[in-house]
Amino acid sequence: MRKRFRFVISRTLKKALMSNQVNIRALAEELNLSIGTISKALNDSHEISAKTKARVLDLVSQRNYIPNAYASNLRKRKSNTIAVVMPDVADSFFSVAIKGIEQVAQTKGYHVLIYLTYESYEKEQAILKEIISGRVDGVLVSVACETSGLLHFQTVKEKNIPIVFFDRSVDLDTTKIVTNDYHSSYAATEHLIKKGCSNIKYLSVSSSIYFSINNNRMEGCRQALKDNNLASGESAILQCSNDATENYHLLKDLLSASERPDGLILSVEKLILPLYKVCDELQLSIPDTIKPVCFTNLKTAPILSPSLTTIEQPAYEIGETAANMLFKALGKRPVPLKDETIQIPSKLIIRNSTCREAMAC
Amino acid sequence: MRKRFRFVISRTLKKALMSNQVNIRALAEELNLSIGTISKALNDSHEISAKTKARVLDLVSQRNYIPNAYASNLRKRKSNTIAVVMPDVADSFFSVAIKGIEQVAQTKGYHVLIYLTYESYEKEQAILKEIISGRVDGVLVSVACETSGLLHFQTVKEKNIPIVFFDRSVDLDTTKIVTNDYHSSYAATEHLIKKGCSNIKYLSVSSSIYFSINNNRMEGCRQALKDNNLASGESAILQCSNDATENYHLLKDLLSASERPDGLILSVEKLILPLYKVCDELQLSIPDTIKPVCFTNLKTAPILSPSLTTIEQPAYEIGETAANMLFKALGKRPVPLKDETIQIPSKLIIRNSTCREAMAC
DNA sequence: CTGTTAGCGCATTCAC
DNA sequence: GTGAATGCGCTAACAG
Repeated sequence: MRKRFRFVISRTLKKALMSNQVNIRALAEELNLSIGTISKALNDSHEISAKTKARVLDLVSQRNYIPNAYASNLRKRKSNTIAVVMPDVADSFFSVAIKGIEQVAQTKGYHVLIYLTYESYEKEQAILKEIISGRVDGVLVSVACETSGLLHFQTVKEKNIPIVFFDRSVDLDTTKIVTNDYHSSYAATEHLIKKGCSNIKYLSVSSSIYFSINNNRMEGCRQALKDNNLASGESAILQCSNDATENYHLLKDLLSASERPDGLILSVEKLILPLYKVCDELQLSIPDTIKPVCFTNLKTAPILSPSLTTIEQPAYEIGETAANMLFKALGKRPVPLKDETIQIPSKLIIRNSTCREAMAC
Repeated sequence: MRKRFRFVISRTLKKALMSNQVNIRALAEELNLSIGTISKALNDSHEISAKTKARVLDLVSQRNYIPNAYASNLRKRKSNTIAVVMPDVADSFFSVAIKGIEQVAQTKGYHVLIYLTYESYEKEQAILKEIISGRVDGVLVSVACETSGLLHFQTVKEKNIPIVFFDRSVDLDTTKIVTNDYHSSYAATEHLIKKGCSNIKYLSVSSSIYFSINNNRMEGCRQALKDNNLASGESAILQCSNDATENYHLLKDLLSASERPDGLILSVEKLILPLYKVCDELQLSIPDTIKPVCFTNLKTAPILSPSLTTIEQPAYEIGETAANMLFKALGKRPVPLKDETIQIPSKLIIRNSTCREAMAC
């Protein structure tokens, strides 16, 4: 007769059984096989006979058995989980980006933990600290506005947890996925020039993390102006703030002036609302009198104005690419993350129609 | 001299050390304390002296040590993680809802796994199967459109994993968090009547999961019409489709007819675009000729039209409440989830301004 | 107050 | 082809 002393029911096991938790041990007992055999059968090891595998899989589906992820992760030193750390999600860009990430993760059999920093440096630090608990195999980060250091990222790297930045990054030696802000801004400016604009203004915003992004966009605009022999100095830049009301006044002054611009590059989408308000009040027609181009991902932009030209960031592709790069670094032949910046092109969407286009909302 | 045989360095440990992983054992060795003592110190047990705790915490912060989450989860049979299963996230409602969820989870010290079903029944089943791997302590679900069964949810319940539905639910004995569609639709209809509308139409959509939601909205509208002695039969309903172009034609017919409606209840936000297109083409003024009220969470709705009255679902509150209910069921004194449906009121936002309101975008 | 012991559920190495 | 033994890193019950 078979030895059965291993199967003396302990208190904890009893508790487990009561809470309906099937474990590998219960299966082994029921099939009169050893735990090791079940494990191998489940992992489709070649050293288990087809017959035994079938028996095991049968019971597994009968009992709705799923191996305990934590036990397995602990043993294998791999969690099949990644973390996504981002400032927010109630925002078109990030919600689409996470969709791209989730999609890739799903096909690769990975789980996605989501953490929001709400633009706070402290929260970001706290989150990254949690991350080195072995909970995840890798991290995707879009840096918070308030972040002013990179030690917390460094620590993660030192623990050998691959980290990839998307959209907003810091100066860490790893892979970053961004948009080609310079080029799209250049293209947008040229588009305005071709449309006949001769007095183009770039509406800038300032914020530490947006520094390089805004800078690239600004430089693209400037270079295009320069290449076309238009004023490209400080006069071509209007520094906006983070406050909508303040921006409203800035724009009102700008558009009430005698030398009113005829073309605008809006560096962020929050400038749309004040602009439209001012244009309404001053009875300025868009796009007849003022032609704006806006960096935005608002799905409703075309409704807003059937002629608002936009530069749409490839949010989905950025998420997708970031995830793919990370998974390369997590493969069974891990490819170390190079210190490179991958640019995904934005789309300049020119809208001239005078009637609203029918499109899924 | 202290016994040290327990600290013979094994191959795996060596590997661990090489990959920069500090574990509780290394700390114990370094401080000449037992593993148990370290563990207790870390968990701030009252049976450890302040001095020892300080020594431990010192070394911990020096080494950047974070306890391995999986080992801890395995032992404690608790993961401090919840899963959120939803159809999509690149959508205003769900992205705001997840924000509410994440916010609550963060304050309670929980981690959030996110899974998207893309409205697919199979994906939803596969995801819920993964969920019973012990990976999470509880689940929040918003059901996919294509879902036509509830066995996969039942299985989760049977494994004693609490499950709370938000927004879209199925007939399972558990807590559901929804909006008061009936009442807000009733209120919206009454609003239109007060504004002088006498020919109100409800623009309906059909889809299995939306059945009850759409039904509630429709009934609310009908009852309001009835209570005000207006036609509330089939003639008050226009059945729309999922196709934007088709809806465009339906609306064009509707608004070209001699008995043109003067008030509309749009049951979903994707009807806005065709409506605006048709109104543009037919030169019908909103809100002078046609007064629409739309169920939507588009942040850009007020830009779209400064006079579009909307019914905004309390996405954040729904997420927040769902998470709170779940965490109650996960507390140390678990409160079993009652079979109840909690309604969070929508907001009817009436916009009459003729100029665009300045607001943060 | 601190140490020892015994697992959590699973995967893997080595016997047989 | 299968089984026994060991341990992943940590917690908890008990002993001293």
